[in-house]
Amino acid sequence: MNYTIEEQVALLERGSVDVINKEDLIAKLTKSAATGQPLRIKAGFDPTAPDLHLGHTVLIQKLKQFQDLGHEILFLIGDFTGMIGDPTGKSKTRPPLTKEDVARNAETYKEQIFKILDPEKTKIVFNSTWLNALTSLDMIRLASQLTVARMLERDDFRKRFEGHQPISIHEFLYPLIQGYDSVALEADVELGGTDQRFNVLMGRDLQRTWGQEPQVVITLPLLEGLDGVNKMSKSLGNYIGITDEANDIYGKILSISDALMWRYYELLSDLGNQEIARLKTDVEEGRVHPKAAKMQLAREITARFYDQETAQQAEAHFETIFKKHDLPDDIPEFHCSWGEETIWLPKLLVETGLVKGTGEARRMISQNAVSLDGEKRDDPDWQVPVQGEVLLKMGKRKFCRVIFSA
RNA sequence: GGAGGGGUUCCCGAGUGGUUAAAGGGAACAGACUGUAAAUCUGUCGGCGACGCCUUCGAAGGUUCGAAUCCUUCCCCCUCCA
Repeated sequence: MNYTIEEQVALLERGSVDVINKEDLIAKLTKSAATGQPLRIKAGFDPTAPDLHLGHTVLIQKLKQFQDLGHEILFLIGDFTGMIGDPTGKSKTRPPLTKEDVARNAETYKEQIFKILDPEKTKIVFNSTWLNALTSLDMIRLASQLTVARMLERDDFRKRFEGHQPISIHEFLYPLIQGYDSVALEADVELGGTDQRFNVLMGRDLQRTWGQEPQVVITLPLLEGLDGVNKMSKSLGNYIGITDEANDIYGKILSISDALMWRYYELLSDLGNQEIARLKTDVEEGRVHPKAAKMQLAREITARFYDQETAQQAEAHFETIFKKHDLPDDIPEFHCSWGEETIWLPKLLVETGLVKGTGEARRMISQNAVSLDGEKRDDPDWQVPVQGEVLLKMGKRKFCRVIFSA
C-alpha cells in the first residue's frame, strides 16, 4: 500500500459527493504519514436491526479504504441517539430499543461488517458511553451552541418549517448530539451518507468549540438499486442483501445495466482507481466485453461475502443455466403420488409450488412459458400422463423434476 | 378543545347508484430481442377445472331491484387553529 498522498486522496475521494474539505484531508494524511499516528475515522450507525444490503456497504467500503491505508476505524453504534430517533428524512418516532435489542443488533452488525473490515483494526463504540454521563445542564449548554436560524439551514428542517409541517424540538438535538460524538471520539474524519451532511458538519463546529481540530467530512451517495433509478432499499425490492445466497448475489449483479456497473465499481470495488479506469477504457474500446467486466465485478462482490471458490461456483452455476441453456444442478424434486392415470397440467404446476393457483398456471401456459421435458405446452387442458418422471420448466429459471410414484 | 382533509385491488391513484373485478401509471410475471443484460415491443396481472360462479373498495349495520358510490355507528391516518 505505497500510495502517494495524492493517490490516497484520489482513492478516498472516489465516489464521494463532498469532501469538506480537501485541504484538511491532505493535511491530516500528510501529518499522519509523517508522525505514524493513524487518523481516527468515525462512522455512525443506527442500532436498529441491521439487515445490511449492498447500499450500506458503500460506507463500509470507504471505511475499509481508510483501514487499508493504516487508519483507525471507529464504528459507532448510536444506541443513545437511537432513542431520540433521527429526524432525517421522514422517519417517524421509533420505539425505544432495550439494552438487549442493542446488544443483539450490535452482534449482527459485527457479523456482517467484518466480512469487509478487519476486526483487529476496528473499534466498535457506543455513544451511550459518554452521552449517558451528560447532565441536563450539559445538555442545555450543548444546545446553546446552536441557533434556531442555523438549524433551519438544514434543508429538510427548512422545507418542513416553510411548508408548515411539524418539527419537534427534540429533533433539533439529534444533530447536536451526533456532533458531540465527534468531540467525544476526537474524530479526524467522519463518513456519512449525503442525507447526513448537516449532521456530520455539526461535528466540525462543535469540535472547534471544544478546541479540537475539526474533522474532515466525507459524504457518500446512496447506492442505486438494481433498477438503476431508485436508491437501493429493501422495501423497493431492488437490493442485494449481503446475506443473500452466493448464486443470488452473483446473478443479481449480472442483471444490472452496463451503466450501473461502473457506478458499482466506483462505490463497491476494492480495485484501485487506475485499474477501474483501465478496465473501462478496455470495454469502451472493445478489448473487453462488457459482460466480462460485469462478471469480474460479480465475482469480486460474491467472494467478499463468501469466498473465491464459492464465487467461482456461483459463476459456473450461472453459466450453466443461462448461457449454455442447460439445467442447473440443484433442480428441486417433487414426488407425486397421484391416484389417476393423468394429471391436469395446471394442477401439477400448483402441486409443485411453481405457481400459486390454477389461474396463474393457465396464464403461464397460455403465455408459452411452460415446457415438459423441453417441449413447450400451450394447452391449459393438457393432461399429463402419470408415469416415470418429467422435467417441468416454467419461465426462464424455474425448474422442477416431478417423480411420479404409485 | 375547535375546524378541515383522507382511508380503493402489491404501491400510487381515478371512480360519487347500474355496461365496475373497478380507468391510468408503477412494480411484478411471461413472450420476442439479447450478454439471464439494459432499453424497447407484446401480453398477463383477485380466486376458481372457468365463456360461468365466488370474494374484494378501513369495519359493522342499513336504504335500494341494484352500492366502492347514499344513510348510521365505529376504527385509523393527516393538517390547521387554540
